[in-house]
Amino acid sequence: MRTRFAPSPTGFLHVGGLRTALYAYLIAKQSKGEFILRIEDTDQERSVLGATEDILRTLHWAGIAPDEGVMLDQGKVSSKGAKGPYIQSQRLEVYQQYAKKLLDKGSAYRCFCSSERLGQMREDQQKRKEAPMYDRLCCSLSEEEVKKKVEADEPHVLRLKIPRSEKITFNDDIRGDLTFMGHTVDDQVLMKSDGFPTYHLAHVVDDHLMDIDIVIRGEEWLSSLPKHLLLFQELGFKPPRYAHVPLLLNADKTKLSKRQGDVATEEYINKGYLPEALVNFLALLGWNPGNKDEIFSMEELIDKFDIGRIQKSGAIFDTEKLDWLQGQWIRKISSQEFAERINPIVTEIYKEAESDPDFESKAVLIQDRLTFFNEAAEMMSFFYEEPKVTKELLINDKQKVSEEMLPNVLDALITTLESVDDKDWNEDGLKEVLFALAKDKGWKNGQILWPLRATLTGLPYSPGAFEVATVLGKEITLKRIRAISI
RNA sequence: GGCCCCAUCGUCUAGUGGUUAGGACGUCAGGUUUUCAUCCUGGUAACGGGAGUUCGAUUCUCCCUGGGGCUACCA
Repeated sequence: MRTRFAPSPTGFLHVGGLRTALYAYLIAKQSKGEFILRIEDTDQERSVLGATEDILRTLHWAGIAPDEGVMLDQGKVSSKGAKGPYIQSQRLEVYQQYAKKLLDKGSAYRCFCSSERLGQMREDQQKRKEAPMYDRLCCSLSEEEVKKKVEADEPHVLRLKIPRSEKITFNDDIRGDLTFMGHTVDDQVLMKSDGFPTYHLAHVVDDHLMDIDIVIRGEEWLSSLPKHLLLFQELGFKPPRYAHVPLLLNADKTKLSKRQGDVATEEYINKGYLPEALVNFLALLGWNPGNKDEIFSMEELIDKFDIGRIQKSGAIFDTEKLDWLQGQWIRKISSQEFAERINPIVTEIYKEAESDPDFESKAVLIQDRLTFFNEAAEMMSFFYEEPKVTKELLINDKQKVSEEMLPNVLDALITTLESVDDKDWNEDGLKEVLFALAKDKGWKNGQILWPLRATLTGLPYSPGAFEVATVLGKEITLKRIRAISI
């Protein structure tokens, strides 16, 4: 199966676009086919320099690599494949050729109407509560008149002549049978006066020439489908299969947009989301495997994805579950890899972390408690700087740690910990002596463990006292307890 | 306004004529012999409305309502 993703280089990759690309990629990979990337830059005004690189880079981040078409080669935009060029602005003569064919066989006609007239016409139609549609004024131009205008170089566009009496039916892979009446479809512009094709012509020509089997695109294209179908018919092409995926929505159920949250994939990358988490999340927004499974790697998605299980209705882009998935994926990372990944982040603030031989054992303590890598430095602060311990932190009502008892507890901790052999300085060994201490003194475990943990970390929340003391070692542990003066 | 699409917990969803309407996220409660996080257990919470078909509708049909998309020489 050959599928494609065809973004316009007008800015960053929208998360909805990423999802569409993902679905197309999964279908191609699943069938051992090709995933093609094409750039649709037929709107010169909206094209943004560098946007193609950004989109490609983001796709790469997500683990989606095109097999054919436009791709990144050592950071530079290049392309590969026998059906190129894959950038529409480089295919102008191809579109012109097919446009001429349509014109010659009468499926399209030239329109010389000015945008002013068109605007006025639509306004009038609106007033009359009619559907704004081209009134076919230029259809009644005689061949002679058209010829004269063309020779005079009058700017004009090419419009598709929709057979008004035709009933267009089609089967969408997601939506099932669809029917449109010809008279409700406007005579779409195919070629603009600047010589560029519109999306409609370019889509049909390219997807045919590039042998695309199934077009996966957003639902916003559904109402343009009859135009495309007609175009395939008039051009004598076999139409591809179509799958119009539901839209991603804002919390108020409108089409997902800026203003109401982050829609650029880069925002999520910058926030620190793992590609695995975002891909997993996006895959599940509008698709499900039909069982209870929720965690999917790209490979598993390729294996399990099923176009028949794509949802028909739009899905609100609610990132609560994304955060949960992020946590799931963070915890799946091996402790070694986790340490390697957060080391540069921690090193930025605590230089000594870079060459710390115990870094991994420290990192392990926070792996289960963070959601984003950039939280690491703060969470590991007490390993690299002396904690600032306040009396308020040490005293804890819930743990029944009172100001009065604190000196006794700290003294007892010092005496007890001093007596621990180096070989017993580990979690189990410490547990044994400290629980015994509590029992001996008639204290609750929390009454000695809370002050100990707070003393060592200076934080209200942190890894546990035993873990921290073990990693810190006897010397530093005792030093920190002794430093407390109440 | 016109055309098209859609409709199950707050959110993502399972369900295809007979179910105590299931799961996940969130949230709430409890537990994991110290905190937070993790993890575990439990609770909370939904078929938009009306006809019809049927012995029986969340499920099929129609209407309504609601929501959305499109309605450019943008994609």
